[in-house]
Amino acid sequence: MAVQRRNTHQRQLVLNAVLARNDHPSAEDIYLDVRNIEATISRGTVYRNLNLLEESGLISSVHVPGGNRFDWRLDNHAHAVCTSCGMLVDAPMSYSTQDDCAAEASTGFQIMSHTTVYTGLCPRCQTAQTELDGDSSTCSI
Amino acid sequence: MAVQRRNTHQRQLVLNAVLARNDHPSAEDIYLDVRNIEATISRGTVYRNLNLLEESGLISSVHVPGGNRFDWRLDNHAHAVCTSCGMLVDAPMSYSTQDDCAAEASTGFQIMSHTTVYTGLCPRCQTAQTELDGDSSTCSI
DNA sequence: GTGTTTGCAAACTTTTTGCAAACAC
DNA sequence: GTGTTTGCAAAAAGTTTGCAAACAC
Repeated sequence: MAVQRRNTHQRQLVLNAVLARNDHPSAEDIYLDVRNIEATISRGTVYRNLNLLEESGLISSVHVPGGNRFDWRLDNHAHAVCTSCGMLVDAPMSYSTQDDCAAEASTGFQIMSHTTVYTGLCPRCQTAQTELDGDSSTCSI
Repeated sequence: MAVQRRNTHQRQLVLNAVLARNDHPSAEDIYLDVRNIEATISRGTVYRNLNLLEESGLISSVHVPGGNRFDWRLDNHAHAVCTSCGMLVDAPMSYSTQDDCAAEASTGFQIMSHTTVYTGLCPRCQTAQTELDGDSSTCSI
């Protein structure tokens, strides 16, 4: 039997904070946001609620270097992360559940889903980098 | 100018330890392996060398929940990770650099590569799980 | 009233770093 | 000899957890 979940003020604030952001915030980001509304909330509560909300399927998360990042989107979609500043954006690439089945067949794992993370430089860090190194794009247009 | 790299005994041992394993070891795994040969090596040295070897393009790594895992394979390939025990295996799925260019076009990032991680239960944990819950595969055959 | 949740603090895991001594070149 | 690398220890970053008080139902 599933554990009974209660609607606490803090839980609602954490959920609202995730829903209010489009930039894939970290747990710390959410903690800081919620603390502006409820000054006495603790990091522990934020972490616990982020995990519970994800288990409940109300939010999702992406694991990238630097920590877990949260997302109000529930559909499977890819992300791009900047190696320089950590900026994380949605990458509108197609998601195929057939890939999951193919991976299931080839690995013997029972695959639930997959996540694709594109790694590179965000526009701002590209500019900063280009001024030092020159352009090094790998994709011709 | 690039930094001059020296061939130290410890660096060679760390590289050899990665090359010797097929199970995508963690930094701690490598530390323990190398310590069997060079008892006085420190974790700091292992971490530093794993990072340097990756920068040098001699090894690669996969970032998964639980930490960084290392791989002697240098070609881009997908992985499957077990949510229960953390087992990490290669997933022989096709890798398309065209996806990188598509993501570059849609995000504005300068994409270097992408990593795909399939998430699910490894065969062993499936068996353990099925005994409790019954089969819950999502892929029909 | 019962059982979940909170805030706090401590602990934990993984990784990085400052420093003086040791080493590679 | 010069500059990199090492071992050590401390610290950092991110996250989890034990506990008693507070709260939701």
